[in-house]
Amino acid sequence: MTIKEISKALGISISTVSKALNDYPDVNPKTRERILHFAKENGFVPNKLAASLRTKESKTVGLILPNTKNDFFNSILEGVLNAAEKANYFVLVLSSHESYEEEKNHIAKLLQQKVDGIFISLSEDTYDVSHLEEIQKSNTVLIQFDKISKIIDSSKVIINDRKAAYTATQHLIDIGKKNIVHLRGPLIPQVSIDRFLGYKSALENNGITFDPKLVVSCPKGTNDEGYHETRKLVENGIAFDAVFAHADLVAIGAINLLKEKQIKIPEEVSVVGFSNWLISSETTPSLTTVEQSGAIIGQKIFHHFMRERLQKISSTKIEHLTEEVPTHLIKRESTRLSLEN
Amino acid sequence: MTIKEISKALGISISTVSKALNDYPDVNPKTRERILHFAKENGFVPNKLAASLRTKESKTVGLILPNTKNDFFNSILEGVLNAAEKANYFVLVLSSHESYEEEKNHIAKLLQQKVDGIFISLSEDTYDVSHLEEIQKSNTVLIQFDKISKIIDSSKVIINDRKAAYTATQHLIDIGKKNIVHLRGPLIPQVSIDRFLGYKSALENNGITFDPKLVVSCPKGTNDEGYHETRKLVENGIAFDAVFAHADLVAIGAINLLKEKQIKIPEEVSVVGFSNWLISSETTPSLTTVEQSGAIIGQKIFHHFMRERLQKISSTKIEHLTEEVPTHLIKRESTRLSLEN
DNA sequence: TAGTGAATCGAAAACGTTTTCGTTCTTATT
DNA sequence: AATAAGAACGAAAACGTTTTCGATTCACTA
Repeated sequence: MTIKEISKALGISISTVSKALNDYPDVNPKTRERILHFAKENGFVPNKLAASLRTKESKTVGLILPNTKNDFFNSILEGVLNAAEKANYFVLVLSSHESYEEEKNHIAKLLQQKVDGIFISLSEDTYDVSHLEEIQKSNTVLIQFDKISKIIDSSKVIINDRKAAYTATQHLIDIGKKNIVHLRGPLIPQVSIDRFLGYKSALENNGITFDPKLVVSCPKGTNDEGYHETRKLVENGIAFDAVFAHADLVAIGAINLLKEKQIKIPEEVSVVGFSNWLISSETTPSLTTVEQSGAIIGQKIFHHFMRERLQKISSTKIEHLTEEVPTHLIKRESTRLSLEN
Repeated sequence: MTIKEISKALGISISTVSKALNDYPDVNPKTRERILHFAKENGFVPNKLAASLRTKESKTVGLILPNTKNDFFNSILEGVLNAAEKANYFVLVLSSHESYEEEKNHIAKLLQQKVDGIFISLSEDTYDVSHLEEIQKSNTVLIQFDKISKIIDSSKVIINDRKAAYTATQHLIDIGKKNIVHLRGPLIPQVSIDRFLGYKSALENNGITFDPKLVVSCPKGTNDEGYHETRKLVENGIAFDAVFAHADLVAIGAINLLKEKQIKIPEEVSVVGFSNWLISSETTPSLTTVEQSGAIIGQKIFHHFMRERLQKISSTKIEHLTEEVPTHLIKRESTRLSLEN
């Protein structure tokens, strides 16, 4: 059942049928009714692929996540999905599995699929960004989020990792901690650098000298990593009274080790994580952490896509904006010293 | 840059260009090379929408999840994504937000988009399944998973909720528990009924009389619900020595209440959850729970889609199979009585 | 009565492919 | 030299829409 068949069955031209179905003004209410009725009666379902081909608008966007086993990215997904649904857009979801090759591949495929926009957070081992340029050359709107490339001029929605890390570290200092370990992320990505820098400058601004021995890398961001790296510190006799981890899971690993070693949390060692995963409110002790609202980020991503898209079709100048979504520290038991109630 | 332009630029017919690009045998290696080279040189990107229109294959599937803040569904998503990627398929992800209306709407949209398959787990308030019949009428393959409709004859991938619940309850009985509370899910969906039935028949097979007062409903499956319902039981003086919850979050809510009331877990009351969310290994005490491997389920879903699809294009009889993915009980501290080491 | 304008309609081109089937060209065989 | 067979190519239809622009109708005004 196509528009053509409706046309034939009703003895009305194809054009008029199409117009009736699409609320064009120049069709007589009576014939419109006839067409709509017939269409419904016969279960006509319009072929949006054909429409997309003609209009050059697929009403589809692609979302590339570095990985999917991650509460943060999942809540971003949720935010994007909700916004897209309201705007009547489809979203193709892809995971790069933190691989540059897959990421490149996904983008190529999405461009062939003629999506109207691509939203991406870069994979951990992305060293080159020519594939992002490819997106822009092809007249597709590109929105970067979370792990972004500063080199590429596109709209971006990010959090201020440096500020968030600063606040987290400051909180530890405020409750009297001085030897603060930082379990940092991988060396390359900006988010992980920024979190480190925030940590460092909080120390400096409080007159605490930065000690490189207190920062160790947990590139995979797992439970186990946090556990083992903390163990090394303890067993090597490195003295510390707080841990600031770049991820909740890592923080939880640290907590597990501390509990095993009978080190009191938060009295002897306080711990703060990053991301506010669901899990972090349920550990014992519950974990102080940085909330980065993924759902809001997702929503903003889609919002900026729509903004650029409208600018594009009205062919006004398109603005690339960078939006910083605020984070805030959620204080829980892992930093709640009894003296401060 | 289209196939047509390549054709013109090289003085070769459109057909031959298309054939060269698609590895047809009847094109001279030399001209093929010329075409491929020119295409690459000029950054030609094929329009898959046009191809889909022509071939009636979109190489896209739709995945409808009841909600997205759920580790189980997220791991199913992951499984589907991985399988689809390998097979060179796109996946459109949608959330019904547990709403029948949205679910119906999504399906209608997906059919317009001419997806090759739709994978769905029914929403909580889906009371009618004519929209699923619509899918099958339109020659699109339908795979149901998790919350399924038995009425609809399609391939299904599920877990045996009844058996899983039976095993979980049996475990509680095995460690000496007799008054086992069941925090059950909503009344309608089959999964929640099955879990209840598994619980009930485990009791009966062990000569424990079923007590309706011990089963209370936690339809939302949240933390808070588990907490409050357990509190009501305790404060109403209902005696029980174990809790079997239909979801990890609910179990954790119960644990929180028990800890607050200074009731010893697992000695006085043992607890088991359902789903093995990430969180359940990190609570104190860690939670015994039923593992249902979402990633495998997702993979199976896609596998059955491909199977049916191949049967469809080779026009052999298409078989609707139901695959049961095995679950297993993960025993953790919340049921680990010291006497059994 | 002629002319004007609005309302309604339709022809046809276009979007970018795939694929059938017939044509041409080579080469080998007799 | 005639023919057959196979290799390489191309014309054209088709997939299902949207949209422009001209044609037709009709009521109404001057």
